Amino acid sequence: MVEYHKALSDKTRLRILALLKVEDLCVCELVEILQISQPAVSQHMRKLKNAKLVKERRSGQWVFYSLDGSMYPFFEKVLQSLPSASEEIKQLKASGLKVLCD
Amino acid sequence: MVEYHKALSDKTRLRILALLKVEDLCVCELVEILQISQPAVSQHMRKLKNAKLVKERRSGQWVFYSLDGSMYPFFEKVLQSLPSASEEIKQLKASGLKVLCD
DNA sequence: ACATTATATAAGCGAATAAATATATAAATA
DNA sequence: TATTTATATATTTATTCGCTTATATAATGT
Repeated sequence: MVEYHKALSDKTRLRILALLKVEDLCVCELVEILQISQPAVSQHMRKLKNAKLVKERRSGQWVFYSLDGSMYPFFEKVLQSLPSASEEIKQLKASGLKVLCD
Repeated sequence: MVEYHKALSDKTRLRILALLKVEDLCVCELVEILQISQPAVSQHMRKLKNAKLVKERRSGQWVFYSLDGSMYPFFEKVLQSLPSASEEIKQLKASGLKVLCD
């Protein structure tokens, strides 16, 4: 319970979850959108993964992350209350940096 | 949203909320149950209050805290998933340290 | 007014956390 | 096999957090 809330008590991780609500993303796409270093993204994803809020799936050289959190009955409502990030995903696609292989 | 989750990402504060689910408590009662210093309890209560998860009410020399959190649609479910603390309250009463003035 | 009890705030210390830099692993491709 | 691209881990440093001790404020009672 503590680990779950720790995972969500960071601005960047809440933003990552809002982005994953739109669609699955790989690390390099998150680096592009969030404008932080790749190791920083990886460490955030590890925390979210340890808290069982995301799942990872490898596709070729990329690792895609998707929302999970099915074990927390309130997580769904938390996700709903996050602001929409569809605009940021749109900009990623417009910039031509969306990974297409998936 | 970050502040809300930070407030809940501590074992002691989750325990305090579980205790308040049973009934309103004042600081000195929490000190007795939790076996930590009075300033430590006050500091936890300030964080919970800043996150709008508890309300305070003065009654004579005591300050009683009660659950709030009405602005978070998921908080109710989080509370439900906390373990029952009624046994600890029962022990407090048995020890004669329950504040009765209220 | 003074002493007692309850609570809050401030300062300081050790532990946990976040982020950057450097390095390692893994897959794809020439 | 060597190189490039993507991701993970390790290390270091700076910040944050929780707790304690000390002090301040507030209410009660003598």
